[in-house]
Amino acid sequence: MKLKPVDISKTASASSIVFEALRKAIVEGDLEVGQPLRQDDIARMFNTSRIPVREAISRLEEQGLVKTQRYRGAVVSGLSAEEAAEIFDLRALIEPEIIRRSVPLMTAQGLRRARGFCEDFSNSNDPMAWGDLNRDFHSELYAASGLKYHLDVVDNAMDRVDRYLRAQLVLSDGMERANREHLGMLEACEKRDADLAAVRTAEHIRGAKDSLLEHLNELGA
Amino acid sequence: MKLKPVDISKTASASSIVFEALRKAIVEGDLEVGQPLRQDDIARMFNTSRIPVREAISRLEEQGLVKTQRYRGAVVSGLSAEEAAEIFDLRALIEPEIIRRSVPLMTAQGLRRARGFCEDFSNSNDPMAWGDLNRDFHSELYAASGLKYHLDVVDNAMDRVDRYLRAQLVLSDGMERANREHLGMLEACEKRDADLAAVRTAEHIRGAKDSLLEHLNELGA
DNA sequence: ATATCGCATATTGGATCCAATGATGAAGTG
DNA sequence: CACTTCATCATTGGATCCAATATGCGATAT
Repeated sequence: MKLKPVDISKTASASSIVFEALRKAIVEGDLEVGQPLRQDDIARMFNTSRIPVREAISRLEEQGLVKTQRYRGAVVSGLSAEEAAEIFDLRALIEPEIIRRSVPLMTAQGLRRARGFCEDFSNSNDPMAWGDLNRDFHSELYAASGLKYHLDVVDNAMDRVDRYLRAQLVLSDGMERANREHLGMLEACEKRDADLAAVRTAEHIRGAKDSLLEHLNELGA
Repeated sequence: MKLKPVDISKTASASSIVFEALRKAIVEGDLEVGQPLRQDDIARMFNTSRIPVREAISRLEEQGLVKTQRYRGAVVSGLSAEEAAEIFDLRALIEPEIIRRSVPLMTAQGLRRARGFCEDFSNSNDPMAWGDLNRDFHSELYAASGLKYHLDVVDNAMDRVDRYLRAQLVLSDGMERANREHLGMLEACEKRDADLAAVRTAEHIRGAKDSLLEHLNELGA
């Protein structure tokens, strides 16, 4: 008898499913900033009651993705230019350090996967996929560090600016430059030059920040 | 007619009250690591139903303060030595940058308040108060930066290691050295030397980390 | 004696119901 | 016509109830 072992205790609860779905929708910009989240509507969409929905919303609020006012409900929270800039600053502080500590631990497989994401990224013509591949690439490079807490913090930071990042990739030469900078980061990692990888990561993030801030007015945030 | 304006929309809901109470109890170590959180018991303690309790627990999990398993409930989560070390590393990365950007914006009042916390800290003989005053001092120095997102991240990091920090302050010369280093940080701020303040903050945090790790075995984590 | 099965109990996840509050709009008043 | 008032409705927060799962103990078979 051969059965693939599945940890049933980790099967998702209704509230987790709702949480993940809402998180994804907010992060990717499918839900507009300021849009109210009606518990009843969401509950109907997922064929469940409002209880799991409320739990999901309270978790989203804890992550800063929505803002709720008592008896008035939750709305998708956006970012001012200053707040977005601050989050990029934090990323520019943390991510270089993560990659510095990651480089010595990277495996050949990991580097291959990263290169794969990088190539997919540059070959893809689907703007919707860019955001995902961009994150996959970054995550792959950081994963070897084993710095779980750092990665959590970065994940939340990425979540908050993700929708703006996507918009920025589409604008002007965002995509082209991101790809060039990714190759630079990857090259440094392959050369096992941790400091260079860190420097290039910092430049990459600061570049994205500057480019985003230039366009944030046009994006109307 | 003079009435102090109170924003009623911000009055706490039951779930917020439970959340804050549990958070405080966990952070300060009143609830032991691994201890299960029974929804019924907590609901009775707060004279409420399990609904707000469940919301509070799900928020605590989102903050990483508890771990839940489906149908098995939540337990207070602890840290391995490696995890604690990682969190201190992150603090040592972020907090110096915060204080560097805070120093030019600090007001005389802010510096006075910081000095007040520092003095209270050194004068207090109550180990239970040390943890609070330590945090008050750090928060005061960071507040002027206006870096809300950075402060959120640091707050969560502090929450996670708070109980270990408190234990470490009590041990050996932890308290004495913390006080000496606080004075050094404060002095740098008063001299408006942002770089020096940053360096001293980094040293302070790394020192706390090293001291903590030395004793973590004795603390049995 | 030990291991396994099965039932009773404890506990959590979710559904439904009720209460409290905010929004909306129509009617009345100056 | 603008402004207030008040009733109605929509929506959220919380309580109670039910279902699903885990845990613990005792009976039973080997």
